[in-house]
Amino acid sequence: MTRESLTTVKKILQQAGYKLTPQRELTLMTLVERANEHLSAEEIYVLLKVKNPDIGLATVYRTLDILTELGITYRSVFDDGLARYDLKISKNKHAHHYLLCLSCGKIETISDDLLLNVEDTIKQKYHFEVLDHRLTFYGICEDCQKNKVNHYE
Amino acid sequence: MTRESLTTVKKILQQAGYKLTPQRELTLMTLVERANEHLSAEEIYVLLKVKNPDIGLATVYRTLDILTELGITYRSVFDDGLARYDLKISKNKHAHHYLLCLSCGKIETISDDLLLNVEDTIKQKYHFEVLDHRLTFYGICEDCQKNKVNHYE
DNA sequence: ATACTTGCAAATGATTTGCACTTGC
DNA sequence: GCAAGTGCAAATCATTTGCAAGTAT
Repeated sequence: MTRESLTTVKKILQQAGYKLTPQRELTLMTLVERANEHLSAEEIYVLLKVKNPDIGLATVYRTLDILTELGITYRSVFDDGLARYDLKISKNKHAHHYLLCLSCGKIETISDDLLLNVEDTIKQKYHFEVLDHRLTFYGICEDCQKNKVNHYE
Repeated sequence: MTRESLTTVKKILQQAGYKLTPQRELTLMTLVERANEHLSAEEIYVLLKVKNPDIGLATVYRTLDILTELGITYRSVFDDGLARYDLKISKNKHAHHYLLCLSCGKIETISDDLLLNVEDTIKQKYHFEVLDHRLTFYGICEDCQKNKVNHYE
């Protein structure tokens, strides 16, 4: 998702019958600025609050619901039970691979599509039609290995 | 996890300094009976309630926390935000692969370890030390494909 | 003009916690 | 006997919803 495609996304919203309110524009802009940061609704709310103190948390939830429904964002629930939202990157439909560091908590996205062979196996062996996937690796990131500041063990 | 290993698990509990209460025994037995059903705390609570009406939901949560801390169960949060618990299958440490049907909601576990090559790639390319992983495929299961009862589309 | 949106506050649902009572070791 | 464990009710935290007032088209 590039800055240029913001206009496209706005059109998608309007064509689906949604109004283009300042709150929705601001949310989209913030998501573009903070791409790949896996922000929670609360975190997005705080960022929006800085730019427009009158925004409400419920509106943020409602906007993120719409964006997810329209396929503009992805919603992922990690093991802390919090939903996190990311812009869908149109060029790379299956980029839902995460490296979650058990020491510092950082969540990194990797864009390689590593599972094409695996999806074929699933289809053949289980006759399951794969539409999407989510893959998370739990471990220790490079920084924490170097720093030996491992809060996990 | 087999029925025989129940005794082993009880020993692990006790060696960790936890008392072997009827509530904890009953929870373990139920988890063995219902292996691979991805039960939520609430669902487990209902099952236990049948056998012992005096059990409390908070105790179920506390027991599941302990079991997860000791590595006896796994805790997975799917996109509905509910935590679900499964016995760890010692013979197959990396069996966290799920097929989640978007039509009927069924969650199937597959035991193949499909990601050994992928984990090697992660280590080499990102210098990330992989300790565990979770992989979920979203799609349409065989039954729903046959029945054409697809509530998703 | 009016149907869609908003912010707020109250409701919900899963999970956690405080506490007085009970029990395994 | 006593620290650890329990059930219950109240508290918490993320998310949702009802509603009167506001706004994009």
